[in-house]
Amino acid sequence: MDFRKFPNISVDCVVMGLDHTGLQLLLSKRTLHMYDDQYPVVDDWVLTGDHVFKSEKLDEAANRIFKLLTGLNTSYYRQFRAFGNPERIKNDRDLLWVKSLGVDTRTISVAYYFALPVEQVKTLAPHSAWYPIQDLPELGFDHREIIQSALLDIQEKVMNDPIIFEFLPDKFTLNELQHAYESILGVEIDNRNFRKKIIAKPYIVSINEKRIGTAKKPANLYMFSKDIFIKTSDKHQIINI
Amino acid sequence: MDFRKFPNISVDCVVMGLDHTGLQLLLSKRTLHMYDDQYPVVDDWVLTGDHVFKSEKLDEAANRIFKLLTGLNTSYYRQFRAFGNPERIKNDRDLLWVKSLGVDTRTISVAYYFALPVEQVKTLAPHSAWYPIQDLPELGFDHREIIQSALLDIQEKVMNDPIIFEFLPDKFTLNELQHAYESILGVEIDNRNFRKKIIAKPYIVSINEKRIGTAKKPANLYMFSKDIFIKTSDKHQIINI
DNA sequence: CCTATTAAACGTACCTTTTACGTTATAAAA
DNA sequence: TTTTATAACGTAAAAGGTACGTTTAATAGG
Repeated sequence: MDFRKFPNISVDCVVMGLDHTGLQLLLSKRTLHMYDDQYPVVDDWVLTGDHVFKSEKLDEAANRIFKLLTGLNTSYYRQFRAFGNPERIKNDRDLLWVKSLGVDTRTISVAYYFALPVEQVKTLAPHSAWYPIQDLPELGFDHREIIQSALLDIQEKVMNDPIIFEFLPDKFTLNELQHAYESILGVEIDNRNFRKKIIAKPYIVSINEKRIGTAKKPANLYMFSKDIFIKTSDKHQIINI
Repeated sequence: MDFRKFPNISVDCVVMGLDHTGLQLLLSKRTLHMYDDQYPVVDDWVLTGDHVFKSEKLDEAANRIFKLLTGLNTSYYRQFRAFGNPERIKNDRDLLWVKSLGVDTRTISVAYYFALPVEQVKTLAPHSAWYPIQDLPELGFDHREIIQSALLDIQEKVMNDPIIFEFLPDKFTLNELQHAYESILGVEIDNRNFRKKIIAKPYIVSINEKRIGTAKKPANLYMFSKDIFIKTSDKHQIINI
């Protein structure tokens, strides 16, 4: 294993988590002191990333970063874009930061996103925190653009593939599923029609349990069966324009 | 402008063309002679690609390659994946080839595809040729995997976005549109239902012209109006699972 | 000139899904 | 026991998809 890093190839991870308040992103605090300990020259937030080892795959680099950040080995993930414009790293803070790391100022970053329920992350890495996607802090590099691109990509995936379940625990209520769609797609859905549509799917399996601990009528729990989904998806009706 | 190239960052272009026989790919012949002029040590086909200039954007590199290949300045294109496994370049032919170019054996390749009608390419670059996607020649590197990945991505795009029209001339018949869908998605479509569905779209505009020079009844020509599409697409019906 | 041929174009009945709502059930809290 | 809010069920109309049969119009060949 060659642990030297490429100075010009990095991986950035957009870790997307869902909880009852909506879609959250897991960000890392970036702080750099030069002159004194009180006023850092760099003090903002970034997507968690790292340069790629000489002997690891891109996917492996992404999962290594994800594990350092969340302590988790597995989650749904997808490489969605590479960012490599020459002026990606141009403002003073970013240049100072890059020089302090000893890597190149022209770096190609391969971007991944990860999708999971926020509650699944038990041990957060130091200097990292969840932020609601509608209320992000000051971000370094072109990371706001990368986040926007990740959001568009996962929205498209959520609309056409059974990816929404990656954001939910194994057992979920119909309303939790609806709120997941509403948070991620940014739409409102009629609850009665939504239930009807979802219950009709063979791969949404009702289990004999209720969501307890709520103030009102307990809701039935359901599970998503990937096996049944694969076996029953004809994917007719393929032209949706 | 800095014309030095990154030795470890390249761009590969999957140029997809459609004609009446189906989907075609534009490939480049790769030949390397070492010992004599008769038996080349490398003699196969590859996707057209190049290493990225130090001062150009990834998109610019892709379009530079596309222009060299086809003579065209514009076409629909999309960056769909980066390929960067350490063992991407491992067999003897690929290693010989890479060494002859003086670039690194571990290279991250950012892959783009382009979509256009075959007829639009008037001047083909030397040592390049169209190949039907079902009948590709021997390919170098991991280019068969890149092509497969490009095909899956564009199929998904064709199903959910008005991308099919990129493969057709401005004016097309309904049957040409149907055959485009059938070639790219690999499905059979009922002609009568297809016509009904397409004609009902406000952005498919009937023009008062016929496709002439055919042996049978001349077909009416239609155009796709991007303006009308954008203005009329509610994109309701967003959950397609 | 007439007929055969075939792509192009039109039509219809039926089924499924979506949409826009109104209504009922149930558990906990007041 | 009543109130309250979520959960769950229901219905009619509209829209869209499916599976076919039929008609039209141009050329080619006798």
